[in-house]
Amino acid sequence: MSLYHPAADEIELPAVLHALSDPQRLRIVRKLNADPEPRPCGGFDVKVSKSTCTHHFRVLREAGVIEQHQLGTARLNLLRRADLDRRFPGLLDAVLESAATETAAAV
Amino acid sequence: MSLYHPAADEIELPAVLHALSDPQRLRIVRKLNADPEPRPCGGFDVKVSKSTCTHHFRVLREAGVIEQHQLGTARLNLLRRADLDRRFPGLLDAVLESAATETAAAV
DNA sequence: GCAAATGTACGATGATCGTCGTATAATCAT
DNA sequence: ATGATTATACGACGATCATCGTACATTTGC
Repeated sequence: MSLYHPAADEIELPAVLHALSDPQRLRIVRKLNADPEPRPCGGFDVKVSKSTCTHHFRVLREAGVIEQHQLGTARLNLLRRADLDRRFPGLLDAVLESAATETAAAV
Repeated sequence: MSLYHPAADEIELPAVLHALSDPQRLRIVRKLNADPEPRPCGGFDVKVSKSTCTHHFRVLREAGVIEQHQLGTARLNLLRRADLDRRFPGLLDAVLESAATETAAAV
């Protein structure tokens, strides 16, 4: 089972925005950005079931936001920052900073 | 019938990203940005029915992306640039530039 | 007053979404 | 081998979405 990843040039803006428009997925991406080491799916404080988690990681991967690599039973997740920055310069940072200020304002 | 608009501080990131994740709505926002004059709903080259158009404008308005003001039978649409820039600095521009490069790449 | 123009309201429809539970596969440690 | 760990697959559920057509409301112009 090989994991589908869109090529860098195939990443589409609506798909990326949709992937980032879910709070759970946004939380995942923020964590992945704050701590850029490859991280298994379990290493996120997401408050949904495992199945739902799998779903969210797939949405992020198929949109081109993250990369997933199998390592034993674990699946390591990695932000595709370089690809995203090349394709949509400034977008990821703008979203991440927006998420940070929103959290700050809410707390 | 008064039109609901979220206050600037109530604009939420997931709602904005979701609003911008639809190609039709993204086209509307791009037009509104390129030509910042208030513009009735009919003044957009969107390829969907009138009812669908009404729906998209409502999604954009309720997310806080646009402002709508009734003027006779027409409803004037306006980008809430100042509010968006204050709440989520750089986000709107990043999305708009991403949309522009994506279009350029596709053509 | 009447017709045209602008846009909404109200369903309806098929698609997608986010969520879950259970069952299953694959690896690792003992 | 056994058991624990990690994560998927599959099917299901209710909710939301994008779309449409038809009917209606309001204003504008003659």
